[in-house]
Amino acid sequence: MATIHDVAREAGVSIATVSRSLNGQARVSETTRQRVLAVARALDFIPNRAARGLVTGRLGNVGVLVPDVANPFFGPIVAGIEEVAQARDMGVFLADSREDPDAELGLVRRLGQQADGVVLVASRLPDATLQEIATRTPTVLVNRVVPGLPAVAVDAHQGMRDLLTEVAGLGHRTVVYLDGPVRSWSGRAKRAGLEDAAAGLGVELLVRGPYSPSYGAGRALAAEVLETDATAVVAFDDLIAWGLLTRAQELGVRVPQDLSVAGFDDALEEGMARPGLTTVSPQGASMGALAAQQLMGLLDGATEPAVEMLACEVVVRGSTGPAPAA
Amino acid sequence: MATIHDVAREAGVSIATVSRSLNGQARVSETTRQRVLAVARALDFIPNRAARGLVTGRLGNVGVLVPDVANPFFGPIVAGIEEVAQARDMGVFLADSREDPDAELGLVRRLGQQADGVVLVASRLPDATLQEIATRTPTVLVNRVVPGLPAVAVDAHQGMRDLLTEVAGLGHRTVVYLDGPVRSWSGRAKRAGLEDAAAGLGVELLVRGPYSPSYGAGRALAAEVLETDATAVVAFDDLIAWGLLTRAQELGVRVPQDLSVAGFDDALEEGMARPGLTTVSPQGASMGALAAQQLMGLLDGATEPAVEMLACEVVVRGSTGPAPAA
DNA sequence: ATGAAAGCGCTAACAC
DNA sequence: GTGTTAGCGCTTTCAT
Repeated sequence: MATIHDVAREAGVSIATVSRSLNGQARVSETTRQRVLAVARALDFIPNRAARGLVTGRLGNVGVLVPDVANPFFGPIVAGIEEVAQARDMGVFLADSREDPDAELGLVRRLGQQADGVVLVASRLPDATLQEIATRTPTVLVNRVVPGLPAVAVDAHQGMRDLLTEVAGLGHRTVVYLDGPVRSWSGRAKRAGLEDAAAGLGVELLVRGPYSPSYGAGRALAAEVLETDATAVVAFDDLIAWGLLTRAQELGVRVPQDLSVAGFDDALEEGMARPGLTTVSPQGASMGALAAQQLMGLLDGATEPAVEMLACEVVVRGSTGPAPAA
Repeated sequence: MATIHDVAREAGVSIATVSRSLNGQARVSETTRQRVLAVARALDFIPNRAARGLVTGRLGNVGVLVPDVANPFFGPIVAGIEEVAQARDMGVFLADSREDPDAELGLVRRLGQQADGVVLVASRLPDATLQEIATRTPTVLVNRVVPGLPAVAVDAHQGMRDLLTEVAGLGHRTVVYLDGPVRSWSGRAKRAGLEDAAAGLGVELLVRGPYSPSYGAGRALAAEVLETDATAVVAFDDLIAWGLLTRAQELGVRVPQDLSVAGFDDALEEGMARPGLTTVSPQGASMGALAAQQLMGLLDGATEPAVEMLACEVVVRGSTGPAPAA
């Protein structure tokens, strides 16, 4: 592993000149710079980022933490962050808390050390912990809102209100809500949205859960849900809805004739769920990109931290239909 | 951010004693250690890993690179690595090359700087590049075999041979193979396995592709495949097979009556594909865990680098059936 | 325009 | 058992 000293020796200059040539900032004669660059390339010199970080305080990385990388909802978010980071020649480190808040804290600490800032997606940590983390390393939240911290979140309250309005319009009077992780901020917003709407719509809302936001969980809870006299089911996310949907069908339930099913996130591709899953889709730009941009702003000390609430829209597909005659 | 100096001052000892107390290795009186630890906790001191790494040469991280985090095949692999790493109190950094070899090289370099070793999953980089990387940072390959480098891989050649034998046994005489990424090592093994088997079985093998290993790609290529007179389709992976399956059904094809479909990896959960997808399932322990263990061995200078080839088994489900009468 | 030198936070000899 | 000190590889004043 070539170091800056090797390059300096080989090029016949001081290490300071090598550093300057590489970083471009300061005044170095064009001739020297070219020579240094050539030597660096010849030696296949890669500056040690840890050493650099030690002095500059900048590592050139952004850390991203998600509860579950396998969840398709998070893929586009991570991709959006990566895109923004790449444009600034920064690397992205991804950590997966596997929905475990204890693990999450450790991972965030670690991430914070190797990264200049972190994007915490759907964090399950307590407000106070998050606020404390933010004092140590620049932090942007996604799908989580905590007083004082910058965030990008879907307006799940509005989304669920609209969704239930749609479902009620189809004549459903008893609806089950399959709740997600206890510590999920968006889960609370979703439930609140549903409860608010249910009151006004004359809908009886049965809340079940918490469940883990996965396809498998959806399948596992299907039997139990079918024992209620609900004619429609709304789930915390598309994965749970999808699992429930397939399992219910296997149990002989017709969707949407016997039961209407809806999810949240619009995370499934066409044809995965059949019939297509009615869901709530976040509008506009990628949450990941927005969050990353906020983070870059924080790092530059440029922008004011803000909470961006993204509107969302109900997408009606085949999994919802008129309530059965009863 | 408290440093080791703050702790030393506060505890009334030298920084060396703080370091020793924290790392546990050397002899420190129990009394001092406790006092130092208490102060450290009080100050919420977190040792700077970059600084430590600069002197020890160890960062306490392992880097993992996958072509696509969203691909369900890679989830369990990453989970296996994480488990082994966690047991050694090491962190895992995950990078996603998005199937782009150019991006991959940059990411690997970066990973290599922040990690003590890397696990490269299904790398698309040339042999020579991989060998060179391995000289710089300890490297273990997953689903890729390169002379001289440690690896864990599925015996895709055998798997595909067995799968085609199964399919031929059902009477299929013309089979399409939907190939994966050009640079995929396992893709070459799969094709070779199929071609070898086809000759002996009297099966005509039509190769199509390369395609990206995704559900969407499978859907997109369905129409084209249906124009061939093949009665069975074998895909590079389950995702392609699944996409093809759903799209073909939408186009009015009955599976398996009109067309048999099979994948590879056994990556789908029950009920996702309907009928269940016949596939090839890797046997035994997690490839991720095995790879991580090899990496730990390398780091300790303990084990000999080895190439572990994992056997796999055909899992017959509803998506394959007897060839149509013609 | 370039070099010398002082650290960034930490560990690992080496003294005592 | 504990302190002193020399760096790890790099950036960044401050001189020149």
